[in-house]
Amino acid sequence: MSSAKKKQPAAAQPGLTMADLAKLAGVSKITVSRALGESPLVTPETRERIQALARKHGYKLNVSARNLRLRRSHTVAVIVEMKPSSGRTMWDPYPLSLLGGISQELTSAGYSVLLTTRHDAANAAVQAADGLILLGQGVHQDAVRLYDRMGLPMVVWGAESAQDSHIVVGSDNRHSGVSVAERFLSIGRRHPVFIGNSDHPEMAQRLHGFVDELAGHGIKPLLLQRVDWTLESGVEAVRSLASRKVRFDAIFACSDLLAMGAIRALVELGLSVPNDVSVVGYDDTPHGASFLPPLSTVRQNWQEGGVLLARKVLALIDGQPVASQMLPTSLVVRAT
Amino acid sequence: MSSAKKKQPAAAQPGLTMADLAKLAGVSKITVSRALGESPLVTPETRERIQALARKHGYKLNVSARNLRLRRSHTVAVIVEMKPSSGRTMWDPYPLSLLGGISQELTSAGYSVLLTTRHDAANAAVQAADGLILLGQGVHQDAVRLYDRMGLPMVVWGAESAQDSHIVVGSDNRHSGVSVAERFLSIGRRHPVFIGNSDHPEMAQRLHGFVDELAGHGIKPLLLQRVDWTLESGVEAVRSLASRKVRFDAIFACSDLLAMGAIRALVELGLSVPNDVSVVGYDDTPHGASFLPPLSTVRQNWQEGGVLLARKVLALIDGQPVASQMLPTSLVVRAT
DNA sequence: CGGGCGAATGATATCGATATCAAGATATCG
DNA sequence: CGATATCTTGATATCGATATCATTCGCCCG
Repeated sequence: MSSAKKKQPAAAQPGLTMADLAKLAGVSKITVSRALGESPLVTPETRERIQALARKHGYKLNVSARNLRLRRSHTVAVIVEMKPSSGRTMWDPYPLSLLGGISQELTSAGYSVLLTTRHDAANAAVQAADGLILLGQGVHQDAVRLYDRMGLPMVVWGAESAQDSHIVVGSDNRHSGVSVAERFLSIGRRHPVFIGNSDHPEMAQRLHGFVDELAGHGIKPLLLQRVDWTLESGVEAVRSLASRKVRFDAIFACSDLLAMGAIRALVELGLSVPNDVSVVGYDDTPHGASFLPPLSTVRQNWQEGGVLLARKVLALIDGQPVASQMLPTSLVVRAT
Repeated sequence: MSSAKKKQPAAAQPGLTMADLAKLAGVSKITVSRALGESPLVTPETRERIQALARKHGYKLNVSARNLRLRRSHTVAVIVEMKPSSGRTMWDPYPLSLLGGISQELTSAGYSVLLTTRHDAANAAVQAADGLILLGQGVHQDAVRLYDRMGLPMVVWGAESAQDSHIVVGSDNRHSGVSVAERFLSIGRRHPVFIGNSDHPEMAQRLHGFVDELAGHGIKPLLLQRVDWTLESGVEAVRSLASRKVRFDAIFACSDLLAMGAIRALVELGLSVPNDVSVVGYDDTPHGASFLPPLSTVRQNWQEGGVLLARKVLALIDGQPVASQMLPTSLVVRAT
């Protein structure tokens, strides 16, 4: 019987250690450590000499050893809620831009980005992280509490909520709603509709801003609750409006897809966009920009959001005081 | 003058060590290690007893310590080429699905996913990784060689190429081209056009399959070189065809956006899709599915690709023989 | 001139796990 | 019964870095 031998994992190259460098430089390990760590305890000359030596020999710090000694992992875990059940959310574009910003900022601070999905978050490596960043559409409170229990510095992307205490970074959804309302008012719209899902924290904020601003002008918008944010869902939303003979002249949709669906349905109904009905979407997707007519929408700055998320965790890890922060959004007015 | 004191980073909770567990269980550390590591060297009873104890006290393995001793990091670095210059590629949907598959597979194998962008890849943590996964549209050879020089087990997502030796996982782009050609032939098209970029390795493969299959039937398609894969680019492509009075009855576009742009331009020109011209896109994006008319396209299985990438690196790390592999794609025939 | 002070460097212990080799306990066999 | 093989467990060294305390040296000043 031939045995299915499990081959040994390839051991990493030995590589130079600080002890080796020390021997080469004729100093002790600890001096090498200090020289490479920019410690003021060594003279500039020896520091230079040792750093040059390290460069020359291609010395590489052993991260595990340092982390062990310092009792920190220099790692921030990013937990992405991917909802494998509904594959569609995987296509949502924003996490990548967020990740880009996060990665950029953490790496340049000497930290590593440990990527996990929610399901894997019990992982030993995650628990050893120095901090946590939580991404995901409308992360619910119970999920947040779950991670919170790990006792790690944590920052969450999403909507700020009064009753819980964790740090939140997100777009200023409330202000987005206000902006869209202002826009509708400025072009004389009197019967606006909001299409979205008020159970989704971020969308709820948009709704609040929208409603509040309109209320100041004695207008009460219609809320059209939608579970899906697909194009089809937008089509259905407008059809339902039409079948109920609702009077409306403006639509604020919570995603570009919803907005494009709405416009399609409007056109089918023989209505003109934007003459009869104004439509504003959300997210400024490339499809929206290329849509006919080019879609007006609200743009969020994902990249900057990622950077900010990273900065906040780092500050928390450093023991500095940190506050939640909402990023400004911008209303992109195109043809709808 | 008030000093801007830098606060100490919060040291991690002490937590239980194996030594503590050993004391609790009345055995030695090494026995604890063996018990938790499922070693056959301890009796099942003591193993059970110690594992129960560990669970009860919430013991957590110190990953740094283990990695230091084992001289491995139990980490695979994923390098994403994000091209921060052209922000648009950040919107590309596929990396997230790939990442999902990778994360799932690596995590369940006890590995961590270290996410970096190309710019950060010189990072110490990356160099300490046990393996490398390279993602990015049309990663060029020089980039690959750069990472290859790190001497780590490496797997690349993309198109297989004869002259270089690294392991590749990707979609079977060549076969995609063949499938689309077959489809066009089966519906009697005789003047097909290919819109894409032959400098892009994956698209080049599609082109080859497309050309070869058509050649078998005495047909030579027209190649329309495009640098951008945007909707506008698709529009322009078709306009240029029209202005040159080229005769064509089928279009294979290398992205859904290109395809949708092409269709828009065709409609403007008064041509009917699919009666006058058939169009097939690539990637099966949700927008394509909701497009009017619903777009025919080629679907890739990103998630599975991610899983496969992960499995291959793990096998390489394990010293097992590994071969490149191309995943089948499927032609989704809708209304175009 | 010598005590004291500060700057630069070093010796040693330590972080928490595992490999190695040794040793005690038990089983097997001539 | 004694010797050898086998099973289970333990003592110690080790991975590579840094914290702590000690030491050396030169310098200043009474």
